[in-house]
Amino acid sequence: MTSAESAQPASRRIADALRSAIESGELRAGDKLPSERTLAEQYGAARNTAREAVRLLAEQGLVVAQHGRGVFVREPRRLFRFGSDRYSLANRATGLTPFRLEAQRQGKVPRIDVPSIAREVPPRDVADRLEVPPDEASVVHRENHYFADDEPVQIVSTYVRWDEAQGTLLMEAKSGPNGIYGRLEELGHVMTNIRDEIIARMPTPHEATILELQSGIPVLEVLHTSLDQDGVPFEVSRYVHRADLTGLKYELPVQ
Amino acid sequence: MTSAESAQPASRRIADALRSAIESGELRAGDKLPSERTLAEQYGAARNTAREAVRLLAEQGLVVAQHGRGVFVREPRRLFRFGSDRYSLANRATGLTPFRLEAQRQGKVPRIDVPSIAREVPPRDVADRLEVPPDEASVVHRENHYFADDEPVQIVSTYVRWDEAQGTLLMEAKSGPNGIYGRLEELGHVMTNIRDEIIARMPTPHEATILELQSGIPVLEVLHTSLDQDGVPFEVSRYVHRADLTGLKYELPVQ
DNA sequence: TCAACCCACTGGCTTGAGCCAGTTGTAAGC
DNA sequence: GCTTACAACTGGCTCAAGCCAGTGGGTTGA
Repeated sequence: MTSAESAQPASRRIADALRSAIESGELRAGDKLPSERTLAEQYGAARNTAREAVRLLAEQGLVVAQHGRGVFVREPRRLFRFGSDRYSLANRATGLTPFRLEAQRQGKVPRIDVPSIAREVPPRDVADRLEVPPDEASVVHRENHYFADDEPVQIVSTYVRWDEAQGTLLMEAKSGPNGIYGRLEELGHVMTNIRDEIIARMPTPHEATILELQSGIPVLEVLHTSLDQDGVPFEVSRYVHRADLTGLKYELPVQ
Repeated sequence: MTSAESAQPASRRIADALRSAIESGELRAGDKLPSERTLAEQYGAARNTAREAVRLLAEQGLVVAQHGRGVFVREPRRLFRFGSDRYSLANRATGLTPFRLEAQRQGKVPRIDVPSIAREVPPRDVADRLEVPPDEASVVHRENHYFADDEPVQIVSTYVRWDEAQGTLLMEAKSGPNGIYGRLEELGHVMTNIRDEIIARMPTPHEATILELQSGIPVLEVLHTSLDQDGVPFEVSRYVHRADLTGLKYELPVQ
């Protein structure tokens, strides 16, 4: 044992061995790893140490543990891509919302839950972008959960101005033809420019529950602002995507 | 103890208690958590159980452990924003590369390491986008590490065609005025459109080392393609960003 | 034939113990 | 006043043991 190798903790050495087995193709997607007890024996370590090694790999998103069954190399998942053309007027002609359109393209069955629609005090970042007061119930918050083939894909919180939404279909789960953008257009807001601000982070426990996220999978958070023909922001949405199922794509001219 | 509460493992209960202490402001950014041994005593659990609770929070990116010092609530970091205007010709006039420009805007000192420039066989995804053969050494790969105030921010792998780069400054660390885009323009490629494909994932151990990433911080991976006036892809770059320091912003018209 | 049951396997969680390795303040010695 | 040394903290890592809870194959019995 060289000093460089022994400098590493045993759990790390076991994890590295498994990682290279996966990367070399010795263990393939869907394959079952040796059980914790077997690994412990193989490497002359305690079960907790082998367990720690597996946890490291799970944290890196390489493997998934299934209670009672075993630990499996994660299958690379087909990505649900969201292109910057998802808001384009051409797509609007289909009468489908961006999510339904993308689901259809990929041959998946979309489902949209609307757990709540309520007048609320906006979060700070939303208030800033929608240009409404941050300290009063100035917005309507529509929370949607999106599923593809009954698998949760994203959580979307949409915010529009309360004074505009009041008494319209924007307060209803079924918002009418072309969804909320149809209603907002009737209110005089033609979507002309969009601004998407993107970060990645680990999910909150609440998000992990809704999105059925296993350990080692981050979320992509997109804070979207729609601007109308006068440059007025009229809708802000926060998209929280499962990062293992979702990718974003932006195509744009260089001015 | 209600059945709902007792259904949760002890480590989870401790973690939840700490999480709500943080969210309620009882524990603020930079504050030190009770030590593992103290937590164990407070909650009547073994040290390993308290330790597991802290690990859960670290995995969620809420806290950072420092050997010998304690566990601290993570400070929200100022984001290094990369806007979609980073490639714009207006910025080109400054003679600075996008990274140097963004660093300057935020009053940080940029540093760029160029650990390697070499002719290589391209990765599959790069070959597809650059429209070069995936099975021969058809590209030049420039690997750069970017630092702001000596803190690593991103790893960038840039790929250009070998037959174009051969014998030019594209093979050198110092690629001349306006960086590689200046040279590529001399080769007849005016950047006209860009395509950015974005995913989030956990870092590989190698990336975690270079980017000095602690547990619970994902990376943002951007696969960027530059298209010239004829729609020909002439450069592909893979950006691997620290997600705790980096955000992306895209502003575009809806066509 | 089929359902019910059981048992051996899997990971999930906790305990309590011990040693190591950074960090930091304090006391001792120069 | 300064440096050195120590001691008391911190987290890092491992061990051995035990019990629980899902899973799935095989056996048993109707």
